[in-house]
Amino acid sequence: MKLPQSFYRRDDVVRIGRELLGKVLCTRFSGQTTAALITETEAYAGSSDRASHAYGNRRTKRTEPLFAAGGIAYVYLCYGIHHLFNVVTNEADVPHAVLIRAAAPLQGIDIMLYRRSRSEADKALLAGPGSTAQALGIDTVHSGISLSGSQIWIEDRNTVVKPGSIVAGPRVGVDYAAEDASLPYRFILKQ
DNA sequence: CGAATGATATACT
DNA sequence: GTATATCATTCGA
Repeated sequence: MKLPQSFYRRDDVVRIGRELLGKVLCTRFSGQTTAALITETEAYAGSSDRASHAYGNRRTKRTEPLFAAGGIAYVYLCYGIHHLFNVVTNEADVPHAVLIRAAAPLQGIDIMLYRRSRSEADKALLAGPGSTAQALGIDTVHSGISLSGSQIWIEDRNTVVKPGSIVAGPRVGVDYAAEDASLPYRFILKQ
């Protein structure tokens, strides 16, 4: 079943990040459907988080979706090459989000292989946030769209996530964020 | 290990 | 309006 808006609009972005592990991220563009099991996430706690684009409630045209009510996508281009997909959480004017860092292919694998220009479904297919977004066909044009619509959504397929299979750790790639970089806001699903 | 690559924010004229 | 620094990364040596 598709996750309801109430899932995203809760006040605890770290908890939502943890609970997204084992959920299924689905996209459907131009009649092509792909789905992947979320295996790694990171929470970005908005105004109090130096690593967030919205640190100190910095509101710009790019970060605008972060300030909308939860349950929409926030996509942005990093390093000029990679699209990063985030799930916006919490109520309006609270810029919390969860970055999807990695996933495991479930459906539409041939489509993902084509998008990633790869011939085999190896580990690199959905390893890392840029690769994950590319495999699912997510682009900056999808920033701000609803996760309750028919293009991008997240399903709960009742995948069993054992309590011991979730590992929390410091985030990566955000060293510039000083002490906030070491917060345990990263969650990994052990395989 | 290091280059690639472009939108975005910020600081200028 | 134009310029420049910066980046929530990846891939190929």
